[in-house]
Formats: sequence, structure tokens, C-alpha cells
Amino acid sequence: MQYFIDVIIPVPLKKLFTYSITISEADFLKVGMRVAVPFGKSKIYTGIVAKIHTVPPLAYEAKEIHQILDDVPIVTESQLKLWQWISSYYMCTLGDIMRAALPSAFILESETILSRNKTKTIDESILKDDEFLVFEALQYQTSLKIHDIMNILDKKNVLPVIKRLIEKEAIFLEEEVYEKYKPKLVRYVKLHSDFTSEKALQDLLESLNRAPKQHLVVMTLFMLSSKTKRPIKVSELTEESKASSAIVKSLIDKGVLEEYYIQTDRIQYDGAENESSKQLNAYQEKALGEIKESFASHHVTLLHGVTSSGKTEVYVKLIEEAVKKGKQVLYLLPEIALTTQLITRLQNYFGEQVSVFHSKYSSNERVEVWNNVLESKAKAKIILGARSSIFLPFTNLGLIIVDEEHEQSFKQFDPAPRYHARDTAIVLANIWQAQVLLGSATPSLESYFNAKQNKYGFVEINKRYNNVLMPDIELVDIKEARKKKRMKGHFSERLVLEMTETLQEGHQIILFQNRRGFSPVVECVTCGNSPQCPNCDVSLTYHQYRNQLRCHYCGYVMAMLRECMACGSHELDRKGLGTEQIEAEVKMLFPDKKVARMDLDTTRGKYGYEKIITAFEQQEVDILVGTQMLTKGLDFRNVKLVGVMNADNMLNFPDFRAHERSFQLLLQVAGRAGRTDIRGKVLIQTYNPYHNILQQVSTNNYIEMFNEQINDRYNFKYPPVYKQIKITLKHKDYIKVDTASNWLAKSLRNVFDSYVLGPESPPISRIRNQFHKNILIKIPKNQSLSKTKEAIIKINNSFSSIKDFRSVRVILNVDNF
DNA sequence: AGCACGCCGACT
DNA sequence: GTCGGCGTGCTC
Repeated sequence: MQYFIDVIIPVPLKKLFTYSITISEADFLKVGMRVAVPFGKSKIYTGIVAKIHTVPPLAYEAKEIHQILDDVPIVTESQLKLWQWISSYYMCTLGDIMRAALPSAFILESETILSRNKTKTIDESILKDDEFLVFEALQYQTSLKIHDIMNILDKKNVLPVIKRLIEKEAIFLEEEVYEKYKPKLVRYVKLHSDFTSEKALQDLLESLNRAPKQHLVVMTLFMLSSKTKRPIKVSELTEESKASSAIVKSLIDKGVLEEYYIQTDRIQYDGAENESSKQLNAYQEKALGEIKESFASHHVTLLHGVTSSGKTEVYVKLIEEAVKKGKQVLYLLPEIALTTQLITRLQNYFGEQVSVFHSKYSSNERVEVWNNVLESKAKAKIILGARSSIFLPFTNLGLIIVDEEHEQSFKQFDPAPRYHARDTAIVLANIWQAQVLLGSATPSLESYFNAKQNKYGFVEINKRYNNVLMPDIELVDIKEARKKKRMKGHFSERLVLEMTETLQEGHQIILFQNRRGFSPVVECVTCGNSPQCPNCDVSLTYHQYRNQLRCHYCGYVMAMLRECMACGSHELDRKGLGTEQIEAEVKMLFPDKKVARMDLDTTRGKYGYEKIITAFEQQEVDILVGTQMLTKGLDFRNVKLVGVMNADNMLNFPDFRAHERSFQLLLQVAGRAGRTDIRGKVLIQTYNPYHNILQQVSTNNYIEMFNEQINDRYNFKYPPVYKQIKITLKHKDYIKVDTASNWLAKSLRNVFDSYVLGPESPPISRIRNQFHKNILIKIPKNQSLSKTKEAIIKINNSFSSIKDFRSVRVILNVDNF
């Protein structure tokens, strides 16, 4: 009987690859193990065994595997189930998922090694100049890498030279596979066993009399080992004795000291005793009870708790219970909210049971977390992580918490798999029959919608912790103020007044300036009106090159206005307003106060973000000017006033979710004000104080916002009422994408008719020399999603069989929001 | 996606 | 003449 394995290779190809294995390999291999396999002409890739079987492939001869890389599977069967779901739902290949899911240290790379063929003597005269150079280099070195050859010959394309050398049998090639994960080894020292007796020791110390430094090192080693009774690290020794590592080395060379290595974990928690979790207040207690009750009938429950209502404490109680039952817990957070503040808070309760997993971690650190989760180690009971932590190899998952559930950063956009971590987490929980709690102060429309349809359970907390009042939100009409010349730059008199008062009381201020979208929205200086698309609920964007206003959802185009459609004013503004400018103006207004700015520029360094936050926490800064970053899970005690410089630019953002997002953002920012006993104040400057969203923000009326928005979504056929798939085509030649996208849209229309929008050029139509075209497919709730995807795949296949279109890149993005 | 092969213009 | 550009096809 012949045995075969189907292998997932980390390349974006649809199918699995079949390799032949021996009987003993078949006996040893299990699904989920890694194998090194030859792929293509010369490469060796890391693959994951997806299936072991005895069906020989028909059309080709299966290659043999190169090597088995694991003793036990590193990917579990339930992970493969999840991968399968992601692959079909988000229309990507298993290879894409493999690349995203595994820490890169698990994916080995091969490197081509050249060696001289010693079995044959070569007549050097048959070699050409560059061939001889390589051949000669190999006389001195046993092997060379491709990169070395490029240096020797000083050119890029060295493969023909290598090929000729192989043909002349002067050299041969080898593919070497490198294990990338290296366990961290810490160097320890101890006294060599020769000197353990009292006598030998005396002699040794005497002999070292003339080497005082070495003498000191040996003495320090004694002192340390008698004090701690633990193995002594080299680093400890050098630090304690103030000796250089060279001195330690010479002692090792002499045979006085012996060095050895112990493998240690990179991530270690060395905090103090755990705190017991806090007593919940009545509202939290009630919510907790309701959540548990809801879990009895719903696997997924949405917790809507106003900002600062103490959701985290409720999570902690749930986590506690799950852990007590011996289950693993996944706590998902948007990347930016993974601050030290929250991590410490959880570690205070759960100590070393908490592992953190996010993109700032090195690949080696990720491997360690991965293995700890796979082996159900006690230190990986609770995983606190960003979206990619849904890929960890859970063995006994009991609970998933998705905090800040509304955050768009849970959706991965750029490389495939373009998955949404919240939605994938729900599928993951389903595999484990685990429970999911979605938490937010401003739930996403889709989650609230699901809760309303009784797909999810629903629990609310309406009171802030310690009965702190919700901040007082006031809308400031800057259209009026501008007319009456009551503006100092971008600051209304009202805002300046509140700021002065707050500063006098010794409290801090946050000023929020949303980063303006890259595509400029035209806005009337006088009335704040901005032109809307008649077919879609979005603002039109200004396109300079043709002086047009366009909607990049449906393709509506109109000529740029000469005057405002609402008030006839000729002053139409389209330039942005950045944090930098605000910062400068604040400095002018309050020259004796400390101002700091927090945006992408100032937080670039590794700890830039932390530094600003700490400075603000310790009240070294009076006024903090910043962007979105300010909104996420930060807890500043002394902030009394929050100012939003301009609420309009986000409301006018050309996206069907602009209103929902504005509501969420503004309420989240407002939540930063007055988190302790003083009632916070929020001033929102706007041209449009009667805008429904702003009214709903100022009265904290989520339900009204929801009802109104969901109504729009019905009318304009947007999610969550309709499903949506975006197709992006890219090519460096505009004509090519244009014809290709027209062809594709036409074929799609044959099937989906008016549910196909576009093709449309996105606002940035060329990125990295590639022209983009978008096609949007809307899918009604009653239309089968899988059938729709099948049809899309079929059309896509016939698309790529057209020779002319083959070089056009097609990107499918399911739930592209 | 890579990567090899093959065909065509630009230079030592 | 070769070097290197890119279009085309394939990967078990």
C-alpha cells in the first residue's frame, strides 16, 4: 500500500499538494504536523499535513517529502476546521491563512548552498572568468550562499553562472532548511567540580592572588550562591562583581568556572501576589447575572455598558469562573487598546495565568505563547491579544471576550485572509461550544442588530462606576461663532472659556482632532454644508484633476460647485486641519501651559506612545491634543474637559458608516472626561449643531441613533441588512484595469443584476504604481451566501482564463467594512 | 506568490 | 555579442 499526504503550502494557491510518504512515515505523521517538502524546481517549503491517505494522484507523480519537522502536531484539528471556514467564508486560500496564523518562526525557509564537487577534477581552462571566480572562492570556503555569489561577482543575476557550473560538474547544490525558532538560552556559571573541596578551593584562591579581578569574581560567585541558593547567571555575576565578561571568560577558559545553559521563557511575569477580584456594584452584579442567564440560551451575548461603567470587572468575574472550570479564555482587544494599563490590571488579578499576544511581540515570543496554549500550560490560561490571537491552538476554550467590539481594526484589510476577528471568534467559539461576550459602550450596528433579532443575547449597564455622572455634552455652533467673529483660530470663545476655567481648577484637558480623510470633502465655510450623493448616503469627494465631485460608491459625478448649494456662499473650503495646527494655536492661547500632541508622528518610536501617556497621567502635561488614539481604553483620572475641534469632517466622511463611526468616536472621546468624582464636560464644535448624530451624541441616545441608521441601511441596501463583497482589481496599466473591471462587472451583472455597483475608481486611484478599480456586490439576506460566492468564483475563473486579464490582480474582500 | 523559461531592446 | 527587461506558465 502506498501512502500519501495532502499538504498546505504557504502560497496563495487554491489546492493542496500531494506528496508520497513511506509506511513508517505514514505511521508517525499526524494531521497538523509540519513537513519540509520540495516545491517547484529547487525550493523547499514548510507545509502542514492536512490529510493522510492512500489515493495516488492521477495526473502526476507525487514527490517525496524532504523531512518531518515535528514530533507532535502543532496545529490542532479544530484549528484546521476554523481555517477551512475562514477560507470559504472570506474567499481565500488555506496557504494565506497558514501564513497569517502561524508565527513566522514556524515557517522554515530553505537556502541554497553551493559546494565544490570534490569527486571530480576540473580542468580550469574550460571555466569562464566569472565561473572561475566562484570556483576559486570555493577552494577556500567549503560552501557559499547565493548571496555570497552576488557579492563575489558583483551582479544580481548569478543563476546562469551557477547553472553552467553545475553542467560542468564543478559544483553541486543543496537546499538547507533552517529552523527559525531558537529557544532562549541563558548562560549560567558554577565553580568547576575540581574545586569543590575545601583544600582545592584554598589553593585556587591563593593562586588567584595575583589576579585580583578574577579573585573578586570567584568570591562574588560564592557570595551569590550562598545567598540565593540558585544557579547563577553570568549576567548576574558580571553585574554584581563589576567585572567584564572577558574576565569571566578567562576563568572559564582556565577551567576554574564551568558554563552551562538553561532554556528559559522569553515572556515571564514577575509580579507580586494576585489581588482578589473586586466586589461588583449592584449594576455590575445585575449585568453579570443577566449575562450568565443569557449564555444559557445564546452562545453570543452583547454587553452594552456606557463608558466607565466597569465592564472590565464583569469580564474578570466571567474569566475567573471559566478558569476555575479549567477552561482557556481568549480576551480580544483592538491593537491600540492593548495598553500597559489594561495588561497590568488583568495581571493583578490573574498573575502569571495571563499571556499577551500581539504584533509587537517577536516571532520567537509568539512561538512560546503558541506552545504554551497548545500544551494547555497554566501560564496560558488567559490570552490577552489582538485579532491574530484567534489563530492560537486552543485545546479547551471556554470563553471569548471581545472588548471594544465595535472597533473596525478587528477586520484585517491588506493581506489575505481578510477576516474579521470578532466574527471569526464567534465561529471559533462554536467549534468549542464556548461562550462569547461582545462588549462595547457603543456597539457596532451589526452586533446590536443581531441582538435585536435575538441572534445574540443582550445585557446593558446604564450607570457609570461609583455613580459618576455621564459627562455633560454641549454642542458649540461655530458657524454662528464665525459669523459673529467670535473665533480665535479654530477655537470658539466658548471652548476657550471652558479651557481657562478647567486649567484654573487644576484639571487637565484633551483636545480631539480627527484626522481628516485623505480625500477632501468640500465644505461651505459659511454654513458647513457639504454636497451629498443623490444615490448613496455619503458625501461627495472633490477630485482636483477634473474639478469634479464624485461618489466612489456608485460612481455619481458632478462638476465642482462654484457656490454652496445650501446658502449660496462662494467660500467653499476643502483644506484639512491637523493636530499640529491645533497644538500651535493652543500654545498661543495658553502660553504658560504645557501642551503635548499625540498622533502618528509623535508616537512613532517603540515607547513614544507610553511616554506621552505617562507624562499626561503624571500631570506633567496640562493639555493633550490628539487623534483617534486617544479614545481607546485609556483611563485618565484628572481630565475634566474634552474638546472636539470639529465634528463635521468625520460626519462627512464618504462612507456608509460615517455616521455610525462618528457617533462611536464622539461618545468614546467624551467618555475620557470626568472618570472620577467630578462631572466631566465635553464641548463639540460643529457647523451643524442640529445634525441628528450630534443631537444623539449629546443626549447619549444610542437607540435613536441605531433606529435611524438601520433605517438608512435598509433604504440604501447596506450592511448589516445586506451582505457585501468588494472586488478590487489592480494593474499598472490603467486601460487594462479599466477594460478588465468593465468585463468583470458586466459578467457579474448577468447574475446579480442591479446588486452590482461599479466598477469605480477609488479616491486614490493609483497606489504604488497600480491603478485600482472597485466593484461592489450587495447580497440580500435571503440570498444564499455560499451560492453567491460560488458564482463569483466561477466568474472569476473565467475572468482569469482570459489571457489579456491574467496580469490583473483580483482581490476579494468579504464584509469589507 | 515565487520562480524559471523565453523572447526582445540597450549597452560594456 | 551579452545583460536584463518583462510576459507566460507551473508548482504535487
